[in-house]
Amino acid sequence: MGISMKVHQFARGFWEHEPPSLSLGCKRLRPLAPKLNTTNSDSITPFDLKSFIRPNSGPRKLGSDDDKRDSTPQVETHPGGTRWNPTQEQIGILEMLYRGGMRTPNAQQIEQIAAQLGRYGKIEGKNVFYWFQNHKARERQKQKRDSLGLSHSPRSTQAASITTTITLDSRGEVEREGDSPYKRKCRSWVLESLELEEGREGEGDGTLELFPLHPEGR
Amino acid sequence: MGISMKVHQFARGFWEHEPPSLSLGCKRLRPLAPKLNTTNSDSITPFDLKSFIRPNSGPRKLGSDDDKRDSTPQVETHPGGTRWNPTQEQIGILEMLYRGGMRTPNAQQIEQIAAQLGRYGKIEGKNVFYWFQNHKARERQKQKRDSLGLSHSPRSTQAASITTTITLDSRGEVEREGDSPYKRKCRSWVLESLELEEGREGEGDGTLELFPLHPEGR
DNA sequence: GCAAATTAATGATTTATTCAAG
DNA sequence: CTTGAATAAATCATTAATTTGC
Repeated sequence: MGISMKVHQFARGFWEHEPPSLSLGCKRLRPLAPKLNTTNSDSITPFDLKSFIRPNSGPRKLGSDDDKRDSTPQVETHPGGTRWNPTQEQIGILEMLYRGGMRTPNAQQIEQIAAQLGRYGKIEGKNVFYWFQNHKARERQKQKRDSLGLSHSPRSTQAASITTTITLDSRGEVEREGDSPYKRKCRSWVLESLELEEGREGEGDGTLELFPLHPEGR
Repeated sequence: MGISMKVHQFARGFWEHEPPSLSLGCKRLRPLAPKLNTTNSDSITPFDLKSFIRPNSGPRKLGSDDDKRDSTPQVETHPGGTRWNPTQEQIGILEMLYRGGMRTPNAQQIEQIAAQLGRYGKIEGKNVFYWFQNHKARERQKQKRDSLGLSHSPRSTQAASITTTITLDSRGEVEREGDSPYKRKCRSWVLESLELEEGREGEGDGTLELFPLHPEGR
């Protein structure tokens, strides 16, 4: 298969750094972390997909050197844990903000919210981001379900008053949950939360495989 | 017009003297809540949103039409930036990587790719991220269209061979791991790309509007 | 009463759509 | 029209809560 090629073939010294330490990619070591093509170095075929594709050579999950647990199939335990587990306070605040009208906070706001929520427990900006995304989506679903299941019952909801208040806040745009003709605001997201230190690298030699591949498929 | 309500207005009385358990408890039905090993529930600091609030000198967004872009987190428009305009080299490399099998690079990889591509022109990590997202999606569409359109005249055999080859590395078929539990790789995303102006921010006392409005709904 | 098995929620990712710059 | 950017919908995966069998 001619396709793959070593990166350096194209770009000389492009990614001269190391590939390993994937575990790093996952801050929280999630138990299972399949892939890890590190085993490559196979030789000829640069890129060797086999290594990606289910590296059967080593059922060794998590090739990373990190061997903290492994033999103890215990519940994750301690550090870092896995996913964010919000405290009541955090949730309360987030809901307050949500009810207040916040739906898609921008980066700056997320930063601040996270910073504040951090007082109640570990949290990162992305958690806040995801929370809003999920909450918004799920409220929407719920509402849809309810509207179907129940005839439109007059929703007096005091939320209305709040809404009103908030409505004032910016250029009268506040969409009221579903009537806005989809106006998009540009919000830039996407980025890393884990601190990738770009510092390192530099010495690699250039054979690094940059193709980790991830059969995410579905 | 603007005004924008201040969070603390809500917060007042909400958090200052109220045990979160009350209103919070009812809201989010996290099925019961045992946790709380932290036990700090009593010591909760009142979340002082004021700290978030930045000296918004910027009620600017509202009244004057003069600025829609600059400091407001509204439409992106970074300072002097429009959108990323990839150079030939950048695209060439990205495509190479794509063909090589890369579909969803993780944060670390993105950083590195961006760093390298930066040699050919301005670029940010998010551009790389988006590029892969879009390219992947569009290749998929194209393929779908073609498969339909070509069904009539299946004369291209070479497509088959290519497919075979490619099947190994890119296209969505890659995952073959029948037995591998395949856990999702941990990809951490979400973060700011635009530089949140860490600049000002510090004086925090003003009142950042936490409810910026975001008409994005649909 | 407790711990494995089940179920309900919900955090985290990926995919599909949509918008708009050029 | 092409495609960078962004959001929403759909999924996946993991943990909390509940149920069940002893």
